[in-house]
Amino acid sequence: MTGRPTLKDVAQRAGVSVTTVSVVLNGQRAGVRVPEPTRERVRKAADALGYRPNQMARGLRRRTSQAIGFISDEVTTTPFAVSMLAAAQEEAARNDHLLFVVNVGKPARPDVMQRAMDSLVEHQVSALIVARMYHQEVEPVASMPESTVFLNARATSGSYRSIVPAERAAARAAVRELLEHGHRRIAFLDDDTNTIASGLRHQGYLDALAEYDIAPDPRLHVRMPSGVSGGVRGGELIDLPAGQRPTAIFCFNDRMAMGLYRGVRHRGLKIPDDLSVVGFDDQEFIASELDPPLTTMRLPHREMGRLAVESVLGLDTSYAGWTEQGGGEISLLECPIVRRDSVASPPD
Amino acid sequence: MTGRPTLKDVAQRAGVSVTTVSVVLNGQRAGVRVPEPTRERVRKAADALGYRPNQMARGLRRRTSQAIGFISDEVTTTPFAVSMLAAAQEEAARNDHLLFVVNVGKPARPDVMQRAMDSLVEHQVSALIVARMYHQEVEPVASMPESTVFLNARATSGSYRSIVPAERAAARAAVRELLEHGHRRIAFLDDDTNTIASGLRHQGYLDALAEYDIAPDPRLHVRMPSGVSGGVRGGELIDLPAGQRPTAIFCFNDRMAMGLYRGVRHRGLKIPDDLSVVGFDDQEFIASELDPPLTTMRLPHREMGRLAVESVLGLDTSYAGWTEQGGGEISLLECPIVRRDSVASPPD
DNA sequence: CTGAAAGCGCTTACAG
DNA sequence: CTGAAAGCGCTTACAG
Repeated sequence: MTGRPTLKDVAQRAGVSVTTVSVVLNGQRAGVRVPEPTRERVRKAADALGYRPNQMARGLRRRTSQAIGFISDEVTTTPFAVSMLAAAQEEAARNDHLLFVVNVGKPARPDVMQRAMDSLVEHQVSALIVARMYHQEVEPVASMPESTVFLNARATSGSYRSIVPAERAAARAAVRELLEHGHRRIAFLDDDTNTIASGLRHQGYLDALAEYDIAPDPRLHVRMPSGVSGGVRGGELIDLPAGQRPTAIFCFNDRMAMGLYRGVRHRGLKIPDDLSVVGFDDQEFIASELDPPLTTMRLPHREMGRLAVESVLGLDTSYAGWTEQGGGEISLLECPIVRRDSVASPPD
Repeated sequence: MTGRPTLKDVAQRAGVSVTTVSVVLNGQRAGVRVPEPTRERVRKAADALGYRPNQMARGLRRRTSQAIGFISDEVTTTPFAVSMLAAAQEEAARNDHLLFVVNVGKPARPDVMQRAMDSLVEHQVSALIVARMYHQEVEPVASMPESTVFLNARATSGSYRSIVPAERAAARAAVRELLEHGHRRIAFLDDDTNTIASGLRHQGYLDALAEYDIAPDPRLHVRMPSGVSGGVRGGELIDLPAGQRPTAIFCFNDRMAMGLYRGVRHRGLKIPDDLSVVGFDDQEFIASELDPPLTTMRLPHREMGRLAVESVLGLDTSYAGWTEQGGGEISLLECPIVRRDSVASPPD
């Protein structure tokens, strides 16, 4: 009577054994049939008592918790990627699982990762997801379960599954969008760190150019810090002499595009009339709110989060596509283009 | 040998009983002393085996999990508030707890809330935090534990604790900042829904005016949708005839300020020379990135998240200040002003 | 100082 | 069709 009611309390009230209660409450069990009247009695008793199974007891016995561990580097500095978390949680809930989330800080120190993992393992999580807010490589820590999935991250060793955006294809599509509008001098305002995303997007940029037989002009590939101020400085691209000046700029991300808008405005030019711009991320509160609204590539955070859970739960049906890579498998998720008003034909 | 090592395995290897292992591994127990050599032997065995306690078994026995449930409405649509979650998780980790997070969608339906709570309770969480991404009132669901804390939300009944930003005081400070710069015609560009934040910030606005003996001019209080486009429309305030036009505008949030900047620019005016602006939220990637950077009131999300965990864990030392309210208690956290470059003296 | 035993709340062969 | 019993991996009086 002190705490919450247990199976035994329900059994007593229904006048049956705990075995029967357990069987009834857990649905049919192979070969075991309980007649409807008994079932009814049990259900009534459970309801009356407000019985809720103790998942720790159940988990102990079944040797599995209905919980998934979600380790991420940092949830706060890059708010737009949290939809991975939200989607993962929703998918977990849909499958009667709960999500333990733990942040390990940025950059993630291996010992902190290790501790987080140990703690999760002690709590008997049935699966682990290791997420990063920015696409990057991560070194698996010792004794990480085989079933662990890396989200928005690629495992550098082991035979794990990794889920990442199809950066290269997306960058190619972004630049192709510009090409199709008639642009031929297209700059890439790149991030100045050697992130995996930067390399891949640059590749995609080159791919698209090659497709149109355009020789890349090194002056049109500039690297700046990936924030608004870097974007403002990217405005210098416009100061190039007439024939060399780009008519369109593909930005590494939306924040740089936001800065670039400023640089363009300060020079008295207009987007998209004088210059077309394509961003990357479709960052909330930014891309759609710029003036004019920014055409950009959407990072499929929700799809990625959902796929991670489907994968660790052995469900993955929604976005098939795993390909071998290193010892493991990788899934590249498409980044759809979001067309808004920052792209037009080049001025003549 | 199949699964992970248990206490029994450690006991065997160390040549002692499980009782001894348990006592050693859990630190001193009152009245029980194990001689150092034995302790040493046990620790060695545990290390060698890579023993990790099974928290489900421990929890079952101790009748407490080391887990806290964090229920929030939506984590994705309002990315800036996720630092509440991050801070809560960090504080939980600091106290050897894990955080279960579950989203219940927005607006949160009572039945979904109920299910989330049930699931968390089944998992034997030792405490519950109910968070909202925007400050609002929430109806506790039936049988919610007494110790539940409402975060960025006020419980409408019961004797719960609620943690919210000190909106009114913050709005007052925001307007006072303008007053101190010499402004006397100050508008409030308000949200057009009847949220609790809107009401409170309006109060604070009136408080500050009253402090300077300024009669509020109803034409200077306008309500618009709380996004960028609402902010743009707020620019109409500037179209008021000369003597009635405000020299400064206090915005309900940073996104409206972002829109207002646009409205001001389109009219060929400059901030802060022609108009001073103060925002609210200190939203990441917005406030500091506007041109000029926006002076605004910072919502203390991290402090709130941390306090919530401290409170449910019975620790709260860091931000004392609970006051009675209704049947429960409330803690109002200060929103510090973040001075940037959008405030100057009024033009003459 | 150390261990045998009971018990946390379940599930699951197994027997009747 | 139904129940007694064992056991999941711990902790904690209690006895020796």
